[in-house]
Amino acid sequence: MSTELKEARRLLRSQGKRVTPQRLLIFEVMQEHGGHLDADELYLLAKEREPRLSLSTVYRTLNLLKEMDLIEELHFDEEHHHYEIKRRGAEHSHLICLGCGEIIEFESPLTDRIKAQITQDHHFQVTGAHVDLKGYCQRCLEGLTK
Amino acid sequence: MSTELKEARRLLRSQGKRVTPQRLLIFEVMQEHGGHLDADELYLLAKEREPRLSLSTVYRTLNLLKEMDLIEELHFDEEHHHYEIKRRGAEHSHLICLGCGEIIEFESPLTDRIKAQITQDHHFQVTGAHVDLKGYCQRCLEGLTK
DNA sequence: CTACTTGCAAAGAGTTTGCTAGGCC
DNA sequence: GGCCTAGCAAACTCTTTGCAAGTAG
Repeated sequence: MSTELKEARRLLRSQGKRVTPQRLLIFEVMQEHGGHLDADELYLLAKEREPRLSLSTVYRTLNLLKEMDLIEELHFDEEHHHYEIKRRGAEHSHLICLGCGEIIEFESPLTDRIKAQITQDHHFQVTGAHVDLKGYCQRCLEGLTK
Repeated sequence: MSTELKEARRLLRSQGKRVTPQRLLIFEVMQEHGGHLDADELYLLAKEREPRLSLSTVYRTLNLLKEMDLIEELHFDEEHHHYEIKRRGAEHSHLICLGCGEIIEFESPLTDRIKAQITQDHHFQVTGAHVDLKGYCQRCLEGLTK
C-alpha cells in the first residue's frame, strides 16, 4: 500500500472519521490517475471497481478529503472543480501500464528542464509538475505478442 | 469514445461549460464527416440522429467550440461560414494557472526526450504522455505582489 | 450497540435548449 | 432572401440533501 494511502487512513482515524472502502477507493483512484479529475470522471473510474458506488458518495468524499487537506480543489473555473492529491516529498512522475495497471514511479532531470524552460519562455512561475506517461510495461508487451 | 471526444468533454468541463448531448453530437458529426461543413449541412446531418435539435443550438455550439479553439471557422466567401475540426498535435502539454485558471497549451521537444529516455531505461512502450505544469501566470503574479 | 456512512431518489442552483421572432448584409 | 442571433420558458446538467438501511469502531 502506498505511503499516501496509509497517511490517508491515519488522518481519517485521527479526526474521528471512519475508514470505509469507498473512501479508500476514491482516494486510490485519484492517486493512480495522477492528472486532474472532476467528480464525474472519478465516479466512472471508481465505479468500474465498485459498481454500487454512488455519485453522492464521491462528492461527499471529495469534500471530506478537501477539508482534511489531503486533496486540492483546483478552480479552473468558478463553477467547476477539479481535484488532485497533494503529494509529499520529492516530485516524481508516473509510468502507467495500460495493460495491467501497474504504476511505476520515476524521476527524470528532464522534468526540471521543462519547468525551467517554461518559466523562461512563458513568464510562468511553475509550482508543480505532473508528468504521466502511458503505455505498456515489458511484461504486458510479452503477453501481447504471445 | 474517441480521444478527441474525450478531449472535448474535458475541455468543456474544465471551462465550466456543461457537457450536453447536443454538444457532443455536433462535435461527433463534425469529426465523422471530416471535411468542412457549413452550419446548415451540419444541422441536417445531426438532425437525423436527434430530430429535436434546433438550428440555433448548432450555431451556439459552433461559436462555443470556436471559442474553445476546437474548431476553425473558414471564410470561403462573405456570406457563408464553413467549420472544421482543428487537428490537434498528437501531444500537447498544459500550463495551468492556479490563480485564474487559464490553461495555456505548449509543446516542448523535451517531452519527446522523456519518452525516449523512458522507453530505453524501463523497457516500457510509451503510447501517450500527459504533461501538466501548475503555477501562476504573469498576470496573477503581478496581482499577488500588489 | 451507536454513531457515522452509504445509496437512492429527489431537490436546488444555474446553464442550455428549442422555439419564435427578429437582425444584418 | 439567406444566414445568423436574441429572448424566454422549459428541459437539462451538476451538485447537494434527506432519509432508511448498512457498517465501522
